[in-house]
Amino acid sequence: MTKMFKIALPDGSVKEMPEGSTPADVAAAIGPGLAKAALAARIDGEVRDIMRPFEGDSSLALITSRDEKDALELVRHDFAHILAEAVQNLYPGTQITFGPATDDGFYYDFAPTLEHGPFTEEELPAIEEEMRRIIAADKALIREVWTRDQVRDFFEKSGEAFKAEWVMELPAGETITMYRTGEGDEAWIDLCRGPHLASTGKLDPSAFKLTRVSGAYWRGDPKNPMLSRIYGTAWLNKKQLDEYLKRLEEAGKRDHRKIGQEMDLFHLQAEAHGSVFWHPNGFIIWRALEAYMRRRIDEAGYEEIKTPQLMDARQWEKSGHWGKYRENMFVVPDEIPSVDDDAPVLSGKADLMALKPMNCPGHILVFKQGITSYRELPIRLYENGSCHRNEPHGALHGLMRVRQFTQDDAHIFCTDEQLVEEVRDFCLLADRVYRDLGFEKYAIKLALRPDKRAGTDEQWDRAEQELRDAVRAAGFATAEYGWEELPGEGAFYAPKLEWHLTDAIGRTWQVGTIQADRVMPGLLDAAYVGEDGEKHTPVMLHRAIFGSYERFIGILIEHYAGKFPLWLAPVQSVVATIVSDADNYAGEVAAKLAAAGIRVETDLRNEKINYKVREHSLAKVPLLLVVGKREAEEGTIAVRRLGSDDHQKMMSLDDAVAMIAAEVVPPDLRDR
RNA sequence: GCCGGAUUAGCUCAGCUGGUAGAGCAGCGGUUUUGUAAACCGAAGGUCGGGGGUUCGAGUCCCUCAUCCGGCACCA
Repeated sequence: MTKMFKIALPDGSVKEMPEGSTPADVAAAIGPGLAKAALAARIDGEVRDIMRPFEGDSSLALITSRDEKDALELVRHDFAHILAEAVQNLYPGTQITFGPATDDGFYYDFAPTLEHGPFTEEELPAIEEEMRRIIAADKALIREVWTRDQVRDFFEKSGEAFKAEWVMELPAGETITMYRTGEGDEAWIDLCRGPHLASTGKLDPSAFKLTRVSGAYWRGDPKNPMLSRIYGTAWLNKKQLDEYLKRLEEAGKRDHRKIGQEMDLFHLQAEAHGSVFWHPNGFIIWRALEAYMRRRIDEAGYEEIKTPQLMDARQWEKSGHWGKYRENMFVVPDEIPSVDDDAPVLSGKADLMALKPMNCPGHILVFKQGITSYRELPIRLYENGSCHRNEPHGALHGLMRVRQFTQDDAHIFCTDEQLVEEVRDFCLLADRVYRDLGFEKYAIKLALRPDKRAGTDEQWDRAEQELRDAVRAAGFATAEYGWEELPGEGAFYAPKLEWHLTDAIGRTWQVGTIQADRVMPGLLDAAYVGEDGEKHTPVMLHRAIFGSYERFIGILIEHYAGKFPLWLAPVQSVVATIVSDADNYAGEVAAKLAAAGIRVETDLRNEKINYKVREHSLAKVPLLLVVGKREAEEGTIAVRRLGSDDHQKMMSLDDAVAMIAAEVVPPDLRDR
């Protein structure tokens, strides 16, 4: 007699199904519409192939395209397999490796034949064409269970060295699944955990696009061979794909490098690659941020300092940076004759200096001046610290990743007992700053101990728990703040909280951080005298909110697409004349605005007002103040705001000046 | 650093298989006094990223270096 399984459905009903039946059978039993729409099955919480038979009594939820997240993941994974099959069809001898789904699509890493070399973008259309052919063939994706040795033998025989290597690293007893695309001679097989859709025909051939090629190290290790990666984006339908491509296009328009040039904010050039030339307009933003941050820091009980740019290399050796980051530091000889002398740094001669890659050792040296009592703690030392790091050339990216940058850096020296409160206060300060700057949405993450680290497990347990406690105390350890813990991502000396900002189109960037360090103060002999009269090592909190001025301004540019709030806008207003008869009046208006602390320019050129409106709009000037004969006679101005195409408001000069003066006040100085 | 692509006027870009560089915008000079996203005319502007090579001849082909772009790796 056939064994029957009880299959519990989401609506609470239970279906009896004979052994050997599949979720697809259940879908068919419920109705033809569902049978067609069902893509995969969630069995006891785990996503599985719809054609995979039940293994016992189960709970079942069918996944359709309405379950967008699950469906996208499945679809993208299928596309990756089809990409691999297409490439092997077109370029025999190409080896396959890995091909996962990503946030917006998929990729697959290949080892091309030596004769062919890495794939190029010109080859992508042909590969797409072959992928469409495979989709049109509606080939079944069939799950098979193999033994490890069978898999290895299969791949060794077919010349797949990478796959054969990989499968032997899976645990010996583990169930290994292979997926067969199609049957007979047409079959294509890949090692894969699954799950997959029932057949390639379930995919929308118009909902994907191969986007780019790239090199990628086998298993992410630079010591391994470089593979050739092909990226694609994939969606459930063409509409979603088009929307995605549109979003990409919009993102391109607000690229900070493009807007930086259009608005004349800064430039980069080969002679100082990785370092920024700030132009007057860009530096106005910098100065506004700097002034803002100083006010925030002052009221939060910090003291601002300035420490040397160059320090004896031995100081960096002591702090541990020389050993770990020597290659990324800019080193200069202290005396010219010793340039070609490659004596070790600790030879006793002060022969090498290094530009500071970070500010902490300098801050410790300030802390160490004199004797500090526990009564003085916490001590919070802040610096707009200009640092240099010789980053790998391939890492440089506009303002986001540079070789010279200025951190809004501070180090808080405190006792163990003060730590949680200090971190909590920092969370609240960071929250205030991000909101003031227009970021309503951000995420806080806790990066936990890395494999290679200093300090004991007890120290790490404690430090991690303290940071966790502090974020909870501040009320930010919630899903709303994207709270999550990242194993292995901490610094070698401390766990760190990271603040990630989300820009207007959903990309995230890490900016702020706070790290609870019990290692470096000890390395550099920082101490305070405790209540007991004994010397103690303080805890050191490394913290930044902007991260670096460069990166933060880059993010601000993209967040606002160059349309800054008035207090940050480089040119806040332009007085534009319609006729030359209004020139004198325009000068009067500009003088009044300037006297009220408003950044204003005049445009008296002999041009049509249409031309001036267009030009200043493209330059993203927030307020265009138009004056013609009428305004000059009546003592008014026509106020036109960027972004509100037809709304111009006639105002008396005094009212307009008062209104604008109120609006240019930085957010922290309002309502006082 | 690694893989691929790119580098032509201030900016955006054209220049097919080698025959000695072109457009639009900006800038400059003139005309136009104009009411909310481009008035008109004119002249000018480039040792085609640097260096080397092949060739009668190189922006175009080859080598090399540099920078930039997209990824990979890195990010104290």
